[in-house]
Amino acid sequence: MSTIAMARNGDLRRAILDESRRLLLEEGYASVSMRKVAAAVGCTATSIYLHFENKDALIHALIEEGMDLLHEVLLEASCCETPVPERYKGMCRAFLDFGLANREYYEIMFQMTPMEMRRYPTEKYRKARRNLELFAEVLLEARGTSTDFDPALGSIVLWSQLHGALSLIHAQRVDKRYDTEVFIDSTIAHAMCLLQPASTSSPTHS
Amino acid sequence: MSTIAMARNGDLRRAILDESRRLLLEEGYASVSMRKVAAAVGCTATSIYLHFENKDALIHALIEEGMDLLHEVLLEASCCETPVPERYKGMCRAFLDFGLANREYYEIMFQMTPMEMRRYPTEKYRKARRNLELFAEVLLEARGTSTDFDPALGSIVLWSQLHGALSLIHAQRVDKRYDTEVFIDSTIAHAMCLLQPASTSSPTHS
DNA sequence: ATCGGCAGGTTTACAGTGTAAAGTTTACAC
DNA sequence: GTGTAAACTTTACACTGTAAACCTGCCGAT
Repeated sequence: MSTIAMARNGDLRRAILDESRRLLLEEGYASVSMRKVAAAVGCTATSIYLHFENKDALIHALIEEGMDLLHEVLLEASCCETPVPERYKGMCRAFLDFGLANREYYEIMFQMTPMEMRRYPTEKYRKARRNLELFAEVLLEARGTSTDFDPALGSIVLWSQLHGALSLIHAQRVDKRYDTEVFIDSTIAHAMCLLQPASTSSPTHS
Repeated sequence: MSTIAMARNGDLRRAILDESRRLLLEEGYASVSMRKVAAAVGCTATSIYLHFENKDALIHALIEEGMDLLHEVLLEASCCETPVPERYKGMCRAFLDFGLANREYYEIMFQMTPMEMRRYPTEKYRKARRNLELFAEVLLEARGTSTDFDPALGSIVLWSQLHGALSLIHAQRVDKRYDTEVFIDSTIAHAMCLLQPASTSSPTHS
C-alpha cells in the first residue's frame, strides 16, 4: 500500500530498485522476477521496462549499489593510521566479511557469469575498479613499485584469491571437516605472503 | 537419424547424456533445455524424466563426467618422476588449462551455485575430493605434516585460489590491460608460496 | 495361446518466465 | 479546450521445467 503510494508519487524507478533489492536479499535471486518485483511495487511487469531496458539492466543497477556498499566497507578498513600488515589484513577480512554477510548481493556482483546474464557493461566497471585500487594502494605502500612487482596486478591476484574462497563457501563446496573460520583464516594467511617479496612468489609484469 | 536409432536401441540414457554434453559445449548452457536435448536425441522432453529425476540430476551427471575428465588431466600432471616444485607448478597449470579450455564444463562443475541449481548432492563429492587429494599429496611431499601445516587444508586454499582466478576470467572481470597469460603466471607464482613454510603464510589447523 | 503387469515412451497440460506491441490514462503547454 | 508526450496497463507470444494421464510392445506365468 505504502509502496504503491510511492510509485504514484512519481519515483517508480526508485521503488522498483528498493523492492528488487528487498526481494533479492530476503527471498533470494530466484524471486527477482519482473512480475514479482512489479507485484511488490504495485505496478505491472511491463512498466518496469519504462525505467530499465530489461531485467539485466535492473540487476546491473543493483550491482552498482552493491559496489558502493563494498566501497564504504573497504574505505573504513583502509584507514591509514594502522600499520600496513594489520591494515592489509583488516581489508582482506572486510572483503570476506562483506561477501559472507551479503551472499546474494555478492553473487550478483561477482559470481554471475555471462552464462546467465548479459555481460556487465564495461563502462560501469569504474566502481568495481575503485575497490581494487584500495588494495593496490596498500600493496604499493608495503612493497613499492619496481620491475618485479606491479601493485595493480598484485591487487587482482589478491582479489581473485579472496573471491575464490567466497565463491566456494557460497557454493558450499568446502569440506565440512573444516570450519568456515578456519578456512577464512588460512586464506588470509596465504594472502599475507603477497606483502613480502619472495624469490618465486611475486607477480611480475611482462 | 543415427541418434534416434541409438535411442531406439535401448541406451537412451547414454544418448541423452551425449547430446546434453554436446549442447553444453557447442551451444552453451542456455541451450541445455529439456526440450532441446530431447529434440537433439529424438525423443520427447518428458521421457528424459524416465532416466533422470529432473534437470538438475541430468546436470549432476554431466558434472560427474567433468570431474572424471579433470582427474585424468591432473593424474597425468602429477607424475612422480618430476621434482616437487615443477610437478606442483604443472598441476596448477593443468587445472587452470582445464578451466580455460572447458569453460562450460568448468562452470557447471564449480561455478553453479544454489542460486540457480539444487545443491550438488553430498554423496557425489567423492570424485571432486579425489582431485583435491592429488594436490594434498604433493603439498605433503613438499612440506610434510606438522602442527603448523595441514596438507588437506592447504589443498583447499590452493584450490580456492586457482578457482578464483578462473572464475574472474570466465566472468570477464579481469582488467583488459593484463593479458590472461600474465594473470595466470602471477596466479601460479602466488600459489608457489604454499610450498614453502613462511612465518605468516602457512595454513594452520585449529 | 492368452493374459497380467510393467518398463519405456508420448500426449497433453499447467504455471511460470522475459518481453514486444498496442491501447489507455494522466499531465502539462498553448 | 485541444494537442502532445510521457507513464502505465492490457494482451499476447514464445519459451521454460515438469506433473498426470495415456499408450504400447515385451516377458513370464497360467
